[in-house]
Amino acid sequence: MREPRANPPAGPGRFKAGKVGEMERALSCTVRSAVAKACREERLPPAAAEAFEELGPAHLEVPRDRSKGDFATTAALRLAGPCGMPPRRIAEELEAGLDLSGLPVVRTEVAGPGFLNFHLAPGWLNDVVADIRRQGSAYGRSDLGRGVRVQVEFVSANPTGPLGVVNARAAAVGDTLASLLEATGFDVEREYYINDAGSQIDKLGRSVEARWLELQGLEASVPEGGYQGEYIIDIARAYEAERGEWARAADGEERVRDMARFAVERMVKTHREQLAEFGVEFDVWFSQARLMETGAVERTLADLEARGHTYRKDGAVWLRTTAFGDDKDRVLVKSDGEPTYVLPDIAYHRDKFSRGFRHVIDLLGPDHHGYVARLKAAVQALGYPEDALEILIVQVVRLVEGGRPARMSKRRGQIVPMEDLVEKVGRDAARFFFLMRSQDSHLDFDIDLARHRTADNPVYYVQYAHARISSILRQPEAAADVRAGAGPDELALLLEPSELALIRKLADLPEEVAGAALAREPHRLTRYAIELATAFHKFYDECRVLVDDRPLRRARLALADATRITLANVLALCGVSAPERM
RNA sequence: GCGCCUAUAGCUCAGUGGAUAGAGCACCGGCCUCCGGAGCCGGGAGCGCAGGUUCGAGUCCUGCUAGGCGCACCA
Repeated sequence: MREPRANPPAGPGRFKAGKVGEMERALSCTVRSAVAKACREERLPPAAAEAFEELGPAHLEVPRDRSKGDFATTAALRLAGPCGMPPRRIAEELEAGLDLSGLPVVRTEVAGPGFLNFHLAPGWLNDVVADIRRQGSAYGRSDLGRGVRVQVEFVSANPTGPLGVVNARAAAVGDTLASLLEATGFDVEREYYINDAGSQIDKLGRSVEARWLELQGLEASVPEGGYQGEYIIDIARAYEAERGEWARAADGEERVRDMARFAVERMVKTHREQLAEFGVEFDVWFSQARLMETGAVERTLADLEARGHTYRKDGAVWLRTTAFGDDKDRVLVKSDGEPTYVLPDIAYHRDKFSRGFRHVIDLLGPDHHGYVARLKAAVQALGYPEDALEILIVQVVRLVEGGRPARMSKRRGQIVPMEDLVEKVGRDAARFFFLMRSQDSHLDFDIDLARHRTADNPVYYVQYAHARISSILRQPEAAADVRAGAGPDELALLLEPSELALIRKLADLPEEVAGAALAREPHRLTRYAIELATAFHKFYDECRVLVDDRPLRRARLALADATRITLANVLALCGVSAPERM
């Protein structure tokens, strides 16, 4: 038996998840038989069967223009080369040999350069409405991940200052990516790495000390490269209240260490609270300082040396990262005997894999992309496969307000605090907007739009659809029929174009979830949510739900309810609320 | 100088090698005897440039141009 892959392929080469995927599988089988048959009957050369096998499921697709059919195969186009025949000829041969028994196919046709299109009976998907209502909050999940353990590490902001908007973006993206992977059947842990060791922490301690001395009325200034923000003064004040007496009697260096420890604790606590407020909870908060206490750095260095990937030059210890694709070798231990920042990070990743994760995903900020090659090289030097570590870059956020880039805080320091943004636009809008763009592209965050409580704001547009459905389901005359549900005969009554389009959209959820998870593209979810809401609004506009005709009313109520469930599930993955009233 | 990312509609962005390249915003014009009008319908224009691979390229490869970011025995 083949081992489940830690990161199955995202693109063609696999069947889709859900009901649509089942139909793809069935049609693919049919096409395959048709190829085999044509070969047996020598209407196609033997090479065709072989070439077809290499294609895998990729030959089946859903035409962009649905009027062309519900599915299409490009097999004939792809076999044209190997067969040495015109594609349309091949398509005709395949069509002639199709065995469609047991399939809801009403028509096939050869079209364009050699597509073979399948038109299905209009109601072929209607029973997903009942499926969705049965599955409830589980609808959309699949088991492609087979329980493989995956870690997603994200945010991991330095505990030396407040969280910025990029951290907020990373929080939204990382959390939703983790949720997507869970929904696709992976065993996921969310981890936050606390950089609570090293020279930055020392600087933090010295910055607090300077402010604290100033509070005593003494002459002092924040050291070169120290932290200037006003929050340092807040920390110094809090420190004075709790530890002031001790500090005045303490030795200078010991005091700096104590202040650093105090500041880190306080900072991390604030970060944790803000993230929780934002709907993001981590399974593990991993301390660099504690890792280093265990001797992990030394063991990692010894491991790398034992594996023969290090050498000495100019009094320093180097790691031969160029052997694994980096553009230059990296220093692990400086000539003064101190480790560089890389070594603890390598030790950290070694620790991750030693905890049993088959696949590790890091979300890094835009300033770290130069760092990807060396980290991936180091992981390989430790003997792990090249794709065991996956690094995604979360790009910068530019806030736009009043049509121009905004500066939201008068606080000193460059970053705009996450707090201010969330306070301004709300958690739902912030999370949704962060998910509207691919994480590796720069994001213009339109604050005015995010605050609109109207349809031009996508998050309200989607939430409104949910509230509107909830309102219908609340109607007194609906109650009994919502409970009764709709059987196959009733669901078969759903044949209006807007009903069929809505059902088709509902049926796409499992594949949207799996696709977004495997491609690491959480932004697809928001797009899907908007499309689903659009399909619903269109249905609502064209079809009255609470009609007198009882069977039809039951069917439409079931459809509305299935839409409500699907919207709620998508929004849950996004970390956005699904209100019943607005 | 080297490396990474980006280049699609006026703006912000989607677009898994397939048929006539999509959405939102902005702009203009329609639709409320009815389940929430926070809704629906209609209206324009576009793949930076030049080659290449392919039956087929916005998508893959090379070069160029223009933006963004990164290049330490700093973290």
